[in-house]
Amino acid sequence: MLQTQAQIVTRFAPSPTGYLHIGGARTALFNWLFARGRGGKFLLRIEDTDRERSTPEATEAILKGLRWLGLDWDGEAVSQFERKDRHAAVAHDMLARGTAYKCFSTAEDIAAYRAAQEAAGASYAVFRSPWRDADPASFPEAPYTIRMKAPRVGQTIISDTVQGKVTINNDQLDDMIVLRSDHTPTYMLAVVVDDHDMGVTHVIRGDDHLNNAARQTMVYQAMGWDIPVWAHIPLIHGPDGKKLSKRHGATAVGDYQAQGYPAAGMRNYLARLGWAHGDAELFTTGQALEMFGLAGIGRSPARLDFKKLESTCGWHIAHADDAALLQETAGYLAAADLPPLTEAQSTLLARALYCVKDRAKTFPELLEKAHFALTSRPIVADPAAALALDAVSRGILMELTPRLQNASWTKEDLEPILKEAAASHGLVFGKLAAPLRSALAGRTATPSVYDMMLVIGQDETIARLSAACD
RNA sequence: GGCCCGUUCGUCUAUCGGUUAGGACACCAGGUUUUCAACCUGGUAAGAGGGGUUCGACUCCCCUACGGGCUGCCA
Repeated sequence: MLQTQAQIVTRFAPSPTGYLHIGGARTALFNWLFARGRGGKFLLRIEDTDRERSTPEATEAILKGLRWLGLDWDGEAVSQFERKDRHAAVAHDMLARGTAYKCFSTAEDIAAYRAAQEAAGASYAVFRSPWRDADPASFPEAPYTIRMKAPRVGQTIISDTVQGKVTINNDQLDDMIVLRSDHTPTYMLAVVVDDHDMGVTHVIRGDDHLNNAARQTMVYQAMGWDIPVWAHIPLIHGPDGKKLSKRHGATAVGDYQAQGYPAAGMRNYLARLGWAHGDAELFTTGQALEMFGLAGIGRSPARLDFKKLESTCGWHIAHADDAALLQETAGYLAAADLPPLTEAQSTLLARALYCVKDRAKTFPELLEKAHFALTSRPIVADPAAALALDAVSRGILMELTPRLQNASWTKEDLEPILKEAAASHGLVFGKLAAPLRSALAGRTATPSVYDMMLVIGQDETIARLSAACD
């Protein structure tokens, strides 16, 4: 096997300030697909340098979301905060190289600077630190930040796989702070150092970072490090085209699990949001791994469409392996904080799957369709179903019941018995099916009566029919 | 305000200068059917607007409009 190409390394780097939202999940999926599909590594880094907003609960929620989606990462999740000494060392290295400088300006100084600029007519001004070229002899005994000594003329060009060549004029960029006055690193520094140290070759992330890529490029250059391949993907918007927020309802991946969407369906749907491979719409994760590539990523933001998500999920439930479906149903119930199925119910559900799995788009729907199998006597008919159980129907059911005693309980055997029962009363089969449905399930919408009888079995069928005739 | 990015059916998208602009979801109609689904067949529906370049633009360039992002000692 020829291995001339260096191994691909991608990463997902969420900040633990909340749950894993759907946009982050897609970013993680793209990184995962790209790395896993090419024998590369997919790493996870928690960007927890903001101590005020980062919480262990959020980290746990993110890991949980990724696990549910089946996006496994290589090695341990890296805590960015724990690497702060390394980041600080790099900041000082930059100082030594002359690509960074100590800045003694305070937050008040900066605010005053901006106010003065605005008063002078500028609508907005990037801060120009007076300490950039100051004589070290003039340095006060005071806290300082370390700022990047960014070039003020010329341009920085980002070669982005998705966005193409993006040129930013350097006068747009300020001397960003890389080390805060409390000696903790900022994101701009930490992200570059970590990506470099972790050997990340491809940075696939939201295009809200596109401008940041220019500033980060300067850090790479200042340190003489190789710049990774950039791939800035468009954000996901809500159904109304606005930036995704809580206002749009479910934005946390945990919500989707609790609502009963299968993980495979989520992966499929999310993969198609902003990425396409010809007309491929429905595919397994294995197929996605083979097809996925950066070239298929689009440049415009996508909106969430729950109908399509449902449709996609329906296909995945219908095509899922029964054992996996059973297991994921249990996972759904736990996530939704619902009581688990009893062992008997699980067995019945397993037997019912063949006639309900291609009718359900979500797990609650699957359970609803399998209600006839999961419920137990007494069967209480809902109002609409009760109408079908009139005196005449009950009479027919009563005649029918003894004949079922000797049936061999296959569809082939049952069919003539039911057909004949209907015919002997001059009824089309449909007229008999309605009361049967009512007696067996208590509902008007169910799987076929034959399927229900086969699933619940001979004894239970006869018991339900008898009960309905009392 | 400045800078950056984007704009094909309602939605997700295909198209990499020459197509009756294709597919999927949704929707509508029909079929199948013991109900509900599922399924099958068909249909409605799109290049934001304006200028160029070109024999020929959805595709390349410019302007406008609209949407989004960045502009923090947040990430």
